[in-house]
Amino acid sequence: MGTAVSEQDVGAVIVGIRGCFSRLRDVADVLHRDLGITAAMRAVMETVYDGADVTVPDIAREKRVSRQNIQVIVDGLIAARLLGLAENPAHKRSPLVVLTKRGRTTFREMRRRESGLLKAIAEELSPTAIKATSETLAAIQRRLEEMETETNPNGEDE
Amino acid sequence: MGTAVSEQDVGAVIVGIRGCFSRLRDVADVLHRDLGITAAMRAVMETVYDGADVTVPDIAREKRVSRQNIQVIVDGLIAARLLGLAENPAHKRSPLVVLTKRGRTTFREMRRRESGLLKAIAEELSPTAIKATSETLAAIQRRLEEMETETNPNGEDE
DNA sequence: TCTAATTGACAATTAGATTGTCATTATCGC
DNA sequence: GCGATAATGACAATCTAATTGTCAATTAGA
Repeated sequence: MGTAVSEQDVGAVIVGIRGCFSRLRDVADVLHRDLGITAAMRAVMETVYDGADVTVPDIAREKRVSRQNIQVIVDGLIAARLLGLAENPAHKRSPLVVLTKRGRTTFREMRRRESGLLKAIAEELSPTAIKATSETLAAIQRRLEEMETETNPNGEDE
Repeated sequence: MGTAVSEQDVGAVIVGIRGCFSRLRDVADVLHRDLGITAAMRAVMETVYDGADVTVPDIAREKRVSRQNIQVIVDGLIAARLLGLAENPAHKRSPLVVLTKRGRTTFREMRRRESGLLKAIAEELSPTAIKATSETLAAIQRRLEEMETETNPNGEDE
């Protein structure tokens, strides 16, 4: 009948997601080790680099983690002179998090290295397969998000 | 030009992997919350359930984490009466880790719940896309593993 | 305006994982 | 079979990433 996708096939995708994630974590770790940047730091820097006018709570909301967690990471990055704070015209108490010159340079270097990694992965893969994969993953993610909101419509804590 | 896969397309796959992984973690967490099983516990139970005659160091090697880490998790699962130890004919000091009756029941219940989740995800996805995705993810994982061994051929610590 | 939500600062705790050490036990080369 | 080497269990300390909780200050909204 219409939806003839077996549960096992989806299971194989889940296994693939988990496996890729863990390998990706390991490879990225090695890739940036000499820069002294952890995955958590990189994720925060990415949000600041790509976003505009973000505060600590903004980053936390975007990544759906506690603002206290992000605060600690941001504090560390400020101590490392990779991030700085700028006055927030929209909020006196909550400064904007910005990349320092050094932070921007470092982040671009990370992106440059990752780009090499991506090119290496892309070799021997067909564009069609890559396209199908990213679309399917997006669909799965959407589905999982729906399930989460079905369970907990307001995203409230209990 | 044979390999016309853009770096950006691969980037979208990476983003999808990360996003799915994190959502999957959250959903699975809710799914098994009442059983008191964490992701780490579940992973160990899975290795014991699927594998045969495994010891603590075996599990650690399979999952590529330290044996001390697995030891702590196994200790917890033994305390929860989900795992037990059996004499190892092949090694007097290193007992086999086995599921208790209760552990088997619990793990099957987890699989049963996950099966519902997989079915829900499979709806509205074409079998072709699912198949292509699991194959592509497997290829990406293989590629990442090659990169790791290229960097560190013997898997040695430094 | 007055109340409710947000924020920063600080503290304590947790899960999951690491590294290091030491004595004991296996394994393998000779 | 013996002796060096590797693997194992047990215990400890440490680390990262994240959580929850609290409190005062500030901001936003009805």
